[in-house]
This record gives sequence, structure tokens and C-alpha cells, in this order.
Amino acid sequence: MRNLLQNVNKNKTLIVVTGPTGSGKTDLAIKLALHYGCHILSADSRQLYREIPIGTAAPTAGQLALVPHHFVGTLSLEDYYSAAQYEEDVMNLLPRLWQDNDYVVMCGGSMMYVDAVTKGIDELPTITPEIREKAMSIYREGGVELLRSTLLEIDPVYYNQVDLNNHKRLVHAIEITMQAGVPYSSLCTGRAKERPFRIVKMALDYEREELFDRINRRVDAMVEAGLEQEARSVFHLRHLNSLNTVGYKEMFAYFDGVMDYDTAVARIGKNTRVYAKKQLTWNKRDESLKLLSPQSAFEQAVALIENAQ
RNA sequence: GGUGCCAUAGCUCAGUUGGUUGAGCAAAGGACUGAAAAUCCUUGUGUCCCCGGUUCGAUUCCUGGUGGCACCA
Repeated sequence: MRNLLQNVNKNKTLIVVTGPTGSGKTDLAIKLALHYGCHILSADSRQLYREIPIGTAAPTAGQLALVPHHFVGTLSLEDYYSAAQYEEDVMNLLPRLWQDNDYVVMCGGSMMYVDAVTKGIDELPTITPEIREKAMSIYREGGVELLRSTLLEIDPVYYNQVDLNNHKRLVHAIEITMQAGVPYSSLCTGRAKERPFRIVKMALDYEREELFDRINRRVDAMVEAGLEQEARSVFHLRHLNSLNTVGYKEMFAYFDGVMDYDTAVARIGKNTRVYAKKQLTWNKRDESLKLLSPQSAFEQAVALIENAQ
């Protein structure tokens, strides 16, 4: 992918529209893409799946017809995907899109996906199913305790950095170390990759109260649009990670009879607000992110992009 | 109008045999390198309704007030 990107230069611009869920990213991205006549790359780890457009607030057919989109509804719930895969796919696609236009808009709130493209992820080996199973079995048989002692033995450096309560991080470090034959920590550079193109990153900045109002209204709209039916249609795939998602896990609890319908809908709202807060936390430490006031977001965005020339 | 019950965190309530209070929910802050809408960590000072009394000390007991609920008229 490096070879392809060699033809790219600093005249090319990746416009990144991010921010918390419900902040109106999709609308702004479409306006910008129409203005520059360019394509949109979705950076959303759930809109990738074609079976769940309602609960993920994916762009509508009408919106998709206005601007060519990528990474929306391209996967099945059963497909494996990751931030690193996303980085690779985007890096392969960008040179093609830049052949006849200097701009591409990336739009999404999956912050790790955004970072994978704008900052890069370190090169790590691909985990074979056998190794993954081996690492998972450590967790199954001995819980976090056994994960900790295993990690302490094979990667003491990472052991001292990692959140020892977070089993996902522990499993990951162990499987990478097993696969690579060297400690996971030795593969982490801690450095952002230099990208041979310009990145202009922005987010819509609503007052907390107004953002939560918008989220509440959007949840109502999803319910009206048939969220329950959509959730029912994928209920049989509930064990998949792609359905460990706000909007679906609550509906599944309702289907199981462990939660009544009104509670499930209320929980969706609450969990969506919690998700938005996590996105805001992530954004706070990103100094390259420019905040736009919602009233004049488009004008501010264009000014930002022009000033970046 | 009379009688009884209640008044403690944003909400629902618990509690202090008198030594200034704590659960659930809601909310807030944070971490984040191949599952990330995932996963994980941290956070509770509130005139204990108001005035006064008893007391070394009152949110707790007592008088009065205010507000709410129930029943009786």
C-alpha cells in the first residue's frame, strides 16, 4: 500500500468529519462532499453491516444516491473486520479516489477507525484461529487471573502498562505475543505514521444538553422506523460481536423476556448517551480536532479546509 | 374544617435507640494500538422542608408553620 500512496502528495486532502453519535456528521459530510464533488468514506464500525441500517443510523438510500459512499453496508454480520483491516482498505482506496479529485470526506464516530487512518496502527501479525482459540481458552479456564500470570511471563513490559482488569486487552497481548514469537510490547512503536496527504479533522460541537436531546429524538425515530423488527430479523445471530451493539443487545434482552419493552427502549437511549460521552472523551485529547459550532458548521468547515491549503 | 401519615442526593427511597447520612436508578470524569456502538477504571456535602424548644450536641425528640398524600366531614 505504500507504493500506491507514493503517487499521492500534499495537494490531496482527507476531510475527516467525526464527533459523537447524533451530532449530524452525516449531513455535514454530504454537504461537503457535494461542495467538493468527492466521495465519502464511512468510519463507522457498525454501519459496515448491511443487515442493520436502522439501529446504526446508516445513511439512507436517498443520501447514498446523492454522494458515492464506501464502507456502508459492505459486510455481513458474520464477516470478521477490524480497525487494522479498515486502515489497510482505506489506504488502498484513497489513491484511486484522488486520481480525479483532490478531496475525500471521511465521516464517522468510530474513533479507533479514525485514528487507524489518520495516525496509523502498528504492524502486527495476523492471528491464526488456533492461536486465538488458545488465548481464549486461557481466559475460559483461568479467568483474568490466569491471563495476568501468563502475560507476566511472556511480556512483563506490557504487563506493567496494561489495565489488568480488562480481559480483552490481556487476551490480545497474549495472542499477539504467541503469534509473533516476540513480546507484544516490542511491536508497539508508540509513534503515529506520517501520512503523505493533508488531514483536516473536525467535529460538531453541541452543548451536552442539546446533544442528548438530539440522541433521544433519534432513538424515538429508530423505534418508529422499525428497530424492533430489524432486531428480530438478526436475533438468531446475536452471539456475533457485530451485534454486541447499542440498540440490539437491549432489544435482545426484551425478546428474552428479561426486560420489558419500555425499559429496553429507555436503555437504548441511556447507552447511546454513554457511547456519545466516550466519544467526547476520546476527542478531548486530540489537539488536531477542530470544533465547529452547529449553526455555521458548513461555512466553518470550508474555511478550515481552504486555510489548510 | 377534623384526624392520621409523609417531607433526607436530579428521581425512588433507606437510615441515624440523639454524635451532621447511604443504596438503586439517573448523572459526571477517565483509559483506549488488529472485537472499539467493544472492553475496563474512578466519582455521592446533600441548608437531612422552615422557625423555635429540650440537650454538651438535633437530620433524628417536642411545639408551631409550610407543602404533599390518605381518610372523615
